[in-house]
Order: sequence, then C-alpha cells, then structure tokens
Amino acid sequence: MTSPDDAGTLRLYDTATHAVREFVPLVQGEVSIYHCGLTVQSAPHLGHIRKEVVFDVLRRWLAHLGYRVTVVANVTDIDDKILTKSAEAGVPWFVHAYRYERELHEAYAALGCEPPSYEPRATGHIPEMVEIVEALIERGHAYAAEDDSGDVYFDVRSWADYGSLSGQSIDDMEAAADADPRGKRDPRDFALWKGHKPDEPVTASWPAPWGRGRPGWHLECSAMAGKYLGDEFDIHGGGIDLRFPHHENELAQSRAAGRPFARYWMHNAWVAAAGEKMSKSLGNGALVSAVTKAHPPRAVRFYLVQPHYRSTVDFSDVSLVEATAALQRIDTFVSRAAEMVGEQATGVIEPALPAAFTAAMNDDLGTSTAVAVIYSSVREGNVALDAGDSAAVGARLAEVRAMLAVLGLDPGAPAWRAAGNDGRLTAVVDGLVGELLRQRQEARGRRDFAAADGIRDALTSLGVQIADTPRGPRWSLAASTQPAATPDRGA
RNA sequence: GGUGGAGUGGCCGAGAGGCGAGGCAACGGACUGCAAAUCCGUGUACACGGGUUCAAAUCCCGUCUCCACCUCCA
Repeated sequence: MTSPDDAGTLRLYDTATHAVREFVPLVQGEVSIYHCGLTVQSAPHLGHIRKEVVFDVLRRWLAHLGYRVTVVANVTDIDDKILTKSAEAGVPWFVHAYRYERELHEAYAALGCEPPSYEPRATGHIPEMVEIVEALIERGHAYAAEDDSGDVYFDVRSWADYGSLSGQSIDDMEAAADADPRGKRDPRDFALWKGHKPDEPVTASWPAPWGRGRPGWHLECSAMAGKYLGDEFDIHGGGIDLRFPHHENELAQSRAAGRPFARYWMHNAWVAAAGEKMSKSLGNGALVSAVTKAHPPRAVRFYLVQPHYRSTVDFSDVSLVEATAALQRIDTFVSRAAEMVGEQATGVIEPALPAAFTAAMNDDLGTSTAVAVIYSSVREGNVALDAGDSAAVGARLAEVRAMLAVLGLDPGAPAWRAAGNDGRLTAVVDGLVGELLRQRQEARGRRDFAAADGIRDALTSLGVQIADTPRGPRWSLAASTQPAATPDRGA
C-alpha cells in the first residue's frame, strides 16, 4: 500500500465528484484555499473550531510539500441571527458581531491555528457582491422579487447544473418547507439580496441598483473568494452541513456569473455530542473557551486532529482525558530525549519525515495513520533512550517533532508557550523542585524510604511527577490539569 | 419523499478482499528499595442474516439501528 511512489503525490477526496482525486493546483507551486468562516453570532464551540483545525493541518501539509499557500476564511458579520440577537441584547449589530469575531480569534489562537492569509468581512465587500448580482440579472439567472420586498433571487430553474454538488435534483427537493414564497418564481430560489425592512437598523443596509438592502448569505463567499483568489481557485472547504444549500448556491451563482470557481471541494465532518450534531444539543460545556479550560489546549487539538477529518467525532470529557494521556506519552519521550541530546531540533522542520507518515498524509490527510507513525517513532526512540544510543535518540526526536509540527502539535512551537511566563517562574520552580529532589535523594541514600516517599507524595499531590532515571531523578508536570485528586490512584 | 454518511475488542479510533493500525484502560514479565516512566508479552473486534471467493470487517443481496442535509447551521 505504501510504496515510496505513493508517498509522492497528494490525493484529496473531492465532494463534488465523490472520489479521491490527485491534487493538481491551478498554478504550479501555489495553492489557493477558501473555507467558509463563521457567522459571528455566538461563541465558537468545538464543532466550529474543528473546521479551523482541519484546514490548518491541510495548509501546513501543503506548505510542507513546498507549496505557497493562500488561505481565505471569511467572517459573516451580518445576517438574520446577528440582527436578532443584537436587538435582544440592546447593542448595535456590529458590536455584537465584533465581540464574537474576537472570541473566534481567541479560539484560533488557543488551538494553535495560524490565522488565514486574508480574513475578509462580508460587510466590507458589498460592491463586489453587487457586481455579481448585476451579472446574474444581466445573464438571466436572477430577478428582482415580484412583490415590493426589494429582494433579489437566484433563479434555480435557469441553471441546469443546480444540485450537482450535492447530488440532488431540483424536483426531488423538499419544497414544501417554504410556506411563504415571498415573490419567488420557484420556492427553491434563494436570496442573493435581501431588501431592507423597516424594523431593521438602517446601518444594516447598503445601497444597490435595486434598492437598499443587505446581501444574502451565499453571495458573500462568491464575492470574497473571487476578490482574493480570482475567478478560479483550488480548494473550497467547509463543514459537511454547508454542502447544501450554501455551497451548492455559491457554486451555482459563481458559475452562472461566468466564474469557474473551485476545483476541489473538501468538507469536514462535525463534532457530535451524544450522537447528535453539536449545534442542536448545544451545551456550554462544548464551547472552546470551556473545553480549553478543562483540558490542556494542545490535547484538545490532538483530540481533533487524530480522527480522520471526514469522520464524525463524538465529544465527551472521557475522550479528552484519554487524548491528554495519549499525548503525554509522546511528550514524555520528547522531553526525555531532549534532555539526552539537547534542544538541537528546536523550531527546525527539516528532518525527513518517515515515508509512512508522508504516505498517510498524502492519502487524503490520513492523520489517524500519521499519528500511528508518530507512536512508532516514539517507541523506537524510547528503546534507543533505554539503550543510551544518543544518535538514534536524536534522529527519532527530530523526526517526531517534525511530524508533530505538521499537525500543529510541536510542543516547542510558540503557540503552546504559556502566556505571561517569561521563564523566570520556570527557573524558580525548577530550583525548588530540584532542592526537594536533592533532599529525597539524601533520604534514599540513607535508606530512609519513608522520608523519601513522603517528599515524592507531596510533589505528586501538587501535580509534579517524579521519575528516577539512571541519570538521576527528573520531574515533570502531570498531564491532568486537576493535579490533586486522581480518583483511580491505588492506595 | 430525495441525497449523503455511520454501526469495529472494556473505551477512543484507523483500515476497506489475504500477514490483528495506533492510543487509552486491564493483566503478566523486565527494570526499581517501592513507585513512576520505559521495554517485552497477553485480545480469535468488525450490527444482524444470507451469498460470491481458495480467502470477506472489507465485495453483493436483504434486515435492523443511528446520524446529517433538503434555503441561510462548521
């Protein structure tokens, strides 16, 4: 399966063709990616941030392969929910939107996601959207509503390919849902432009040839992708639930306006809670802010990265605890190895990756298999460590860190440095623990094991783990963020 | 009604015709004063019923259960 030849080319699952296709960029050496950002109407939960993590890994892998990658993720800062919720809260809609945009950025940072190359806001691109609507009207694919709402709709019947992305035919779609046709020719026609309503703030409307209003949701992505990536670009991504209608509509309106649009469509599965889509069983416990408080953020990322991106992952605290323990195994090796060979590999992602890792990543981002390769290197590294073979340890360490870096999990990366720790605190703690360990060694020397174990227990209860190695005792912070009582600790 | 996906050992989670991914947990052994960490070892797992095949978790048929989408949800 994993011959060296296979490792050479990247293959991605394309939702539009329902097949894994070899990835060939439009422009050699460059990759352009657009993925739908968030509607900033509430705090991001784990499901929202999974998409960011998935595309962050894709971007890192493409960069590793030598591509220059441009990533655009929009911010939808105007929509029905934002207007409703801001009205309820009694604040201007843009205040509401900006507040959650900041929370989104905090979530990116907390999980080590690099910010997009461009992160355009919908409200900053009204002229580009108007331009598309004009082109669609001119070409006979859009029309102003026949009532006096000021809405403009896309005419799905005028576009033969409508439904191709999601594999549906217009006639099989459940049309009854829309009880109020609102001047549509066909109930499935979707809004490109929504006419200003008297009860909405004037600030939430913009002038257009067919009257004041605001853009429909789908329109903004076509406009911003076109502006920053051109009429045709490589990869369009988003959550699987956006495939229809959002992406179907984006595709239809872009192509109908004469733009070739995306060449590959990638959709990540969602994070489920108790078997159900997270947005439905919305619990505050799944907010990124809450989860990263309860569990180490790097472990949260590990938990999101390890399953394949097209598999649904089930959210539970138990899974996060397991992910924390699993990551600890890797980290223990990294720190033990670094102690032996020094911090030689800091920040350098040069060492060759194991062929199995490359093959796994090239096979539609097989992160799960890729993680298994990391564990295999860790085991080899541990064996070398026990054997005192520092050359082998150094090689495995470099390799492991390089693989972790691809997944955005390198423990030495700036993203994971504790905020506000300038190093002095670490030095003080190291000194204090070192002094206690010295006392413990003395006690052990005179075979006073009660005293020695007393010191060890005291440190353990503070979340400091002690390990006696042939080179003397070493300490590390326990994986758990609640250091005190680990219930399953035997007497 | 239409479209797409899923059911894997105590748990999480890959794979997609043939040598039991990987992790967590558990048990045995080595190491240790005891631990911890680490290493070695231990599991006849693929929803159910048929079928194809020398060989099926993987292909085919049927059944059951679950989830998502079908006009604004990552």
